Amino acid sequence: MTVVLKKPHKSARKPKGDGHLRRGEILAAAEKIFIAEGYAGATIRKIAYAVGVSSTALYMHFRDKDQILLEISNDAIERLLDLNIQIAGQPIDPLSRVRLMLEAYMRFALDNPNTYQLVFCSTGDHVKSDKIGETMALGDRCFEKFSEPVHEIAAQGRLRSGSAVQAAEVLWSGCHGLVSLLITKPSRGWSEPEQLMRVMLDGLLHGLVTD
Amino acid sequence: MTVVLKKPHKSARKPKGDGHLRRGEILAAAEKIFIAEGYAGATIRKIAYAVGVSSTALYMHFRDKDQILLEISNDAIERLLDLNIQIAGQPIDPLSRVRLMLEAYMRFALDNPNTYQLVFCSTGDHVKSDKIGETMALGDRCFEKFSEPVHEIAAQGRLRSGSAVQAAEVLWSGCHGLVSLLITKPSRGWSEPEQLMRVMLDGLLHGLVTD
DNA sequence: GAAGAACACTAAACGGGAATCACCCAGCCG
DNA sequence: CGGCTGGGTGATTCCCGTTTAGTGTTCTTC
Repeated sequence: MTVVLKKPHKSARKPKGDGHLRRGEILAAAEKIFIAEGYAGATIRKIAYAVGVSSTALYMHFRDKDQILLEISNDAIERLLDLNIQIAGQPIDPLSRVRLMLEAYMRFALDNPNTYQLVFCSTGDHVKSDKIGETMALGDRCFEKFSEPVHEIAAQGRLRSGSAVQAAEVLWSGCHGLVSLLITKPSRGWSEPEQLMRVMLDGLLHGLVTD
Repeated sequence: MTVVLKKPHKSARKPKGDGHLRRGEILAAAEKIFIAEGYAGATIRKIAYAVGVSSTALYMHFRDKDQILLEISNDAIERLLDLNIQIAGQPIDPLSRVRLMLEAYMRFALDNPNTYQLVFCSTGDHVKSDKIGETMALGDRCFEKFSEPVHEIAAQGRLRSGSAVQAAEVLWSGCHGLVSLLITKPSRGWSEPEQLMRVMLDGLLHGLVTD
């Protein structure tokens, strides 16, 4: 879990108009540490040390710690949204689109566990930065994109139980439950993740949607 | 979220053999604060203040903060296990037992959101206390109890896809996903929890189990 | 080329978390 | 009476995120 701290050298002061370049360096360093050590492990001081700058310097570019990590997370969520948009544009039946989106969602979670936890597994009430609003909005847009094919299915009268909104919420939360447990309890003896994903999708989709 | 701090008076020193009574007082105070304010809100200092004792005194009875909160959580999980055992003993078909257990599980989560988060939504790698092992063991026993009727269903050849273990894991994680999102994202505009629970159960059970 | 403002950046400190340490004091037992 | 021991504490340590007050460099303007 703990990664070696690199770059103990002091980073050269930026020329006068180039302070904004620091911002990118901070984000890059923070992302590495955040991915490797998670929210609690990604300390302000540790990030600053990796950049080669005092911890105070970070506050010239970000209001607080959460703004840094949420900015990183937002980038990731945007990639997820792009995936959803791309799938939404495919000329296939809505059920297949739903399945593809949920698969992409779960793979995204397993590929970005710390981002996923920060965004989808925390209450977010400890966050002072208003960046959280942006994150939530992105998450909502993902859910909206995902809801579209579910509504199409509902319009075809193929929903076994519940409304379209309820079905979308259940599909989403079911997949969320699987990946969140796989992420937070990795030591538990799980079956193969790929197979669990398949069983979850087969189960939910067959259970909620008629052929 | 924040609760008024009571009992600012200093608690009388316990007579010589009665130090163990303190332990109960600490647990009671800690439980109140933990239920009201969650893990981060249940500070050692705050608990000690509520008991009317110095924060150091807590370390006479508990190794660390986690031991206190996990002891509280363990009591709750034991109640959940009892529920499962009671349902397991009912003379009804396994499918009904599965449904009853999952319903009880989700209601438990919604009734004990902070305990649920601590036990089922956190990685637990920040926990030094070995109490976490006890908690995990209790959780495992809950899962084992829940797995029994699923195996019965599998033995009847009524599983649509996946093994009995996989089906149990998917059923559990699906329900976990629903309640964990309801708990951690209460501000999102959810459908009625009761209906979502029904749709989740209908969907998963119909999708995984044949009649 | 000197003055001065603007900017990048820092040292030191604050307050609040968990946890530890050295100690204190009351009561009981011999 | 004297000492032991169990209940309890104040001060301290080490982190954390964050703030304050300031330093030193560089660019611009006279």
